[in-house]
Order: sequence, then structure tokens, then C-alpha cells
Amino acid sequence: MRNRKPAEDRKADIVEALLCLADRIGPDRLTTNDVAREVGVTQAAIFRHFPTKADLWSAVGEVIAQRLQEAWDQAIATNATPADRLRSLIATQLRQIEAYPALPVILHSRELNVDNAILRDRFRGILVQYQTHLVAALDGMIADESISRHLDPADAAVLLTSLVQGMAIRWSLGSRGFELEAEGLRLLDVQLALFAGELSKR
Amino acid sequence: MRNRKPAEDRKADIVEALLCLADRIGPDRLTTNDVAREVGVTQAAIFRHFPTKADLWSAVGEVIAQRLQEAWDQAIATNATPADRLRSLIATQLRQIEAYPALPVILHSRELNVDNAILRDRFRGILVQYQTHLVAALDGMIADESISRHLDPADAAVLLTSLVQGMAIRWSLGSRGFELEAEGLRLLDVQLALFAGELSKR
DNA sequence: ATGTTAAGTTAGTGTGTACTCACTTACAAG
DNA sequence: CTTGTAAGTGAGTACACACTAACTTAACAT
Repeated sequence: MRNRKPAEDRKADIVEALLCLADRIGPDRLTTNDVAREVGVTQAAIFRHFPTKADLWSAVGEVIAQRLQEAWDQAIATNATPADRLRSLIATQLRQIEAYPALPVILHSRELNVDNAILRDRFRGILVQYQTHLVAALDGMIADESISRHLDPADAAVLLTSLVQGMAIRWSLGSRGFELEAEGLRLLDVQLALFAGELSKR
Repeated sequence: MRNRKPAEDRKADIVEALLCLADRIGPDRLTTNDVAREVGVTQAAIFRHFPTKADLWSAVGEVIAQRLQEAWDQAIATNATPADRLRSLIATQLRQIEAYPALPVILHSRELNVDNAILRDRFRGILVQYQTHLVAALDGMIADESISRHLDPADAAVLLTSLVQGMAIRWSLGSRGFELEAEGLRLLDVQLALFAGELSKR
């Protein structure tokens, strides 16, 4: 019994440990023992803070959902032009993945999607919300003519979310051998140039 | 002991069952008991054909790798123009995912990527190969001027693989609520129109 | 100082897992 | 029809897992 922490702090520690271990070990393989070892307490201590393992995952899901939503809201609030908002939305997403590499894996894990129906719907909701943000920004860009009016914003949004997801997959498969945000934004510029119809290289 | 099959047939059955169950249950959660029940034999029977569970996964990986490679080779062989080859490569990939929805999950599963180093490298190799096929087709399209010469083929290839991956994710998250191949090819056309610089809608 | 509370521990339990072994039986060749 | 072989079975083993109960002690308020 090294140092004892108030429940709220310890809960945060446990969630953070899980976020970290989900990346190293995998969300479905991760055991309560792994979490306990990472946090530095006994396995039984985990269950003092979370009645079941599923509850623990729920907490993790909630934290992720809140962080994402908050980051998006800020990206939108702190940028004036639609173009800046779009870029910031993408950059935010890339940065979140870089900070929490387990994010994509967790979002698509059975742990959250099969076992926990409430959370699954919550995630589906916030992903729709992200798509909506993107479409809004793209609509704005069409209005101020920074991209072509012949482009369907919904299609463009799908291309952009795919870009982020594709980059994230490349990044983790290639053992994170490049800077995700930088490379992602570079390709975003390529795609945006295509959207604009400027095909001459900068 | 209902009906007895020669080892080769049963092995194929087992691999196929695993391919199916990996989608329903998840690659990391799937047990040898699940497989046995699906095939219709006792759990112990599985181990007559595959010494360990890891060997079973290896066999699955090998089957997937071969099928993908074969499909790509055919896509390239049966299409004359670079544009047709590109389209066929994308269509093939979408069709494979539609036929074996567990494919993306398995490809990124810990089961294959962490436990089985040989297979991981094999997969990395064939994904590079796919990328190479795409780049080759795109090079050809630049040469015959069906897309802009101001576009880096490597970047374009990343955008296209991302498109496929993004579509696959959307497809499974949305409970497969649309036709993957059709919708994928529609967005491919959008992206190719952007590559060409034709921004007027057809 | 001391009593109360809650964070933590030790030592379990039951269940499900991969894997084993001694045995049985379907099948096909002679 | 006999018999050797290999596919399949039943009954296990050892272990890892999520979770629990009874106990201990650090931390804070009074």
C-alpha cells in the first residue's frame, strides 16, 4: 500500500492506464491484471472503483467522447473562416490520434461496440456530429468560393474522414514512422487543392 | 461422429468458419470452441488439424494473402488501360471486403500482428504491393493524360487506399446499410474526376 | 490523540480457455 | 471380410480470467 489517492484521482489514473494499454496490448486482450500492474495497485483495487470491467470501459468511452467533442467545439470556435475551421477540425483529429493512438482501435473494438449498446450509439452520434461539422465547413467554403461549387459537400466530407482514417491506419501499420499530423495536413492540402480545381503544384 | 472428411477438406472448413466467426465475434475473442461448434465437430478435433491456435491463424492469414494477391493479379491481367486497371483494383478490394467482412478486422488484429511476426511481414509486403499496383496504374493514367500531370501518384495512391478503408469502416459501422462496391465506385469516380480536373458534374 | 471512513490488500471462487491423451470408429485397400 | 490408418470423441489438466469477501491501514476531521 504505497500511496493512497482519493477515488476520483485513482479512477482517472485507471482510465488513463487503460487508454495506454489498449494501444500496447489491444482492447479485447487487455485484462484487469494488466491495468492494475500499470497503475501500481492490486487487481482487486480496480474493482473498488469500477464494479465491473464493462463499467470501466464505459468510463473510458465517456472520457473519449467528451474529449473529442470538446476539441471539435474549440476548433470551430477559435477559427473564423470555413477553410480554417475545416483545417483545424482535421488537425484536431490527427492530434488526438497522435496523443491517444489507441483511439481508432477502441472506437471499433468489440468491447465497446458489442457489449455496450448505449456507448455504441453515443459514439455513432458524435461521429455523425463530426461529419456534420465537416459538411458545414465545406458548405461555407463553397459559398466563399474557396472550393468548387460542383462538389457535393457530403461526398467531400466522406473523402476527408477517409483521409484521416487512412492516414491513421498507415501510421500505426508503419510503426508510427512519420509525423501523423504533418503528413496528414500535407495530404489534406493536396485534397483541398483538388477540391478547388487548382492542379498546379505550389 | 456424423460425417468424416479428409483432412484437407476439414481444414478448409475450419479456416472458412474462422473467417466467418471473426466477423461475428471478433478475431481476439473467438475461441476454439466457437470454431468447433460452427464446423460441427468437437473442440478437440480442431487440434487434430492444427497443432495450436496460432497455427490456425497462420493458415487463415495465408489463405487471405493468397486470395488478395490472386484477385489483384487478375484485375491487372484482364484490363487493358491503366484507368480500367485502377478501377478494377479498387472494385476487387471492395468486393473482397464485401465477401469477407472480417478482412479489415483480421488484417489489423493483434492475433496476426502481434503474435505472428512472419505473417505480419507478409501482410505488410502485400499491402505495399497493392500500393505499387495503384501507383503503376496512376503513372499510366498520367502518361495517357486521363489525370493531371501535376498530381503525385504516390499521394494519389494514398488517397485511394484511404478511400477504400474509409468506405469499409463506414460500411461496417453503419451495419452494412449500403452496397459497398457500388457506393465505393461512385466515390472513386468523384475522386478520379478531381484527379482529372473536371469539376463539372456529369 | 483518536475514531471514522474509504482506499487498498490477501486469498480466495467459479468459469472459460487452450491443449492433451487414451480411446473409438469410419473408411478404403488388400 | 479383415485390418491399418487417420478422423473424431470424452474426459480430462493447468492456467488465466473477472470478480468477491474479509481484513488492514492511511488519511482526514474533530
